[in-house]
Amino acid sequence: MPVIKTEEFRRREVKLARVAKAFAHPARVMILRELTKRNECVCGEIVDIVPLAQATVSQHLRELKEIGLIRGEIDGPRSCYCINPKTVLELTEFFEEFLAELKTACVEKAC
Amino acid sequence: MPVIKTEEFRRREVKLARVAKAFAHPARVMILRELTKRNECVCGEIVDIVPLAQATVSQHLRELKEIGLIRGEIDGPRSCYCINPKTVLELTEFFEEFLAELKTACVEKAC
DNA sequence: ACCTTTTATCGTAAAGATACGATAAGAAAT
DNA sequence: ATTTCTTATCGTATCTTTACGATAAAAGGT
Repeated sequence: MPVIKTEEFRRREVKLARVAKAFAHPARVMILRELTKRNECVCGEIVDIVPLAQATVSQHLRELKEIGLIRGEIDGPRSCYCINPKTVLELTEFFEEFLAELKTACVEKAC
Repeated sequence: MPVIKTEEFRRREVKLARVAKAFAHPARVMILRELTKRNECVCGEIVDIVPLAQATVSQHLRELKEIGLIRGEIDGPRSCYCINPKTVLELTEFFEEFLAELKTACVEKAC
């Protein structure tokens, strides 16, 4: 019998996937962890830490910036990146909700 | 000055990225959510729900299986997929730890 | 004005992910 | 045994990601 599929994915699933993707590379995880460790904005030290070429690091920084997890002021020769606390809180909480749902469902039933 | 970069990413970062990747597609999020909703193992209904071709769904199922989030018994003509509670708990908690770290760091400092 | 330093962007190569049709394979039903 | 149903796998096209070198751009120091 021809089952009616969902024509599209739901907004929530698409958003969850987009957030997950931001975390889906070691370099981006590293950058996020490094930026949260420091109080002030870090100017360029990230490139020195991440084991990748400068251009590649810049690319990853852009991706994190695009989703809003970090902010970057292009301040002349050196730019200034820092965590964007507002978005980090919003997105992590959003994702944690999803993880919590998975978890509680798993605790309840033994499949 | 020539800064010594980390030669490689750390294990934790690689693992975090791998887990995130599992969640980084709407189809996989949908599958996980669908499987946690049900008590029993679901045989094939997933293909009817996810808005993608059967072959593609099968591919996503394999990925989720590879990382251990779901289990699949190839039971003759119909296979039986279900959540793997043990791994789900382990990986979600692992990931939640990372998210919690980000969060607390953001709450503490106003960057 | 010129050099240096820092970082973004461009161009591009290579790898990986995604998607689907076609086909195989396995079991049950007839 | 043949047909039917279900799902995995193969082959393949296309898109995306990742990575890096080269270059541009922007500001400060000399």
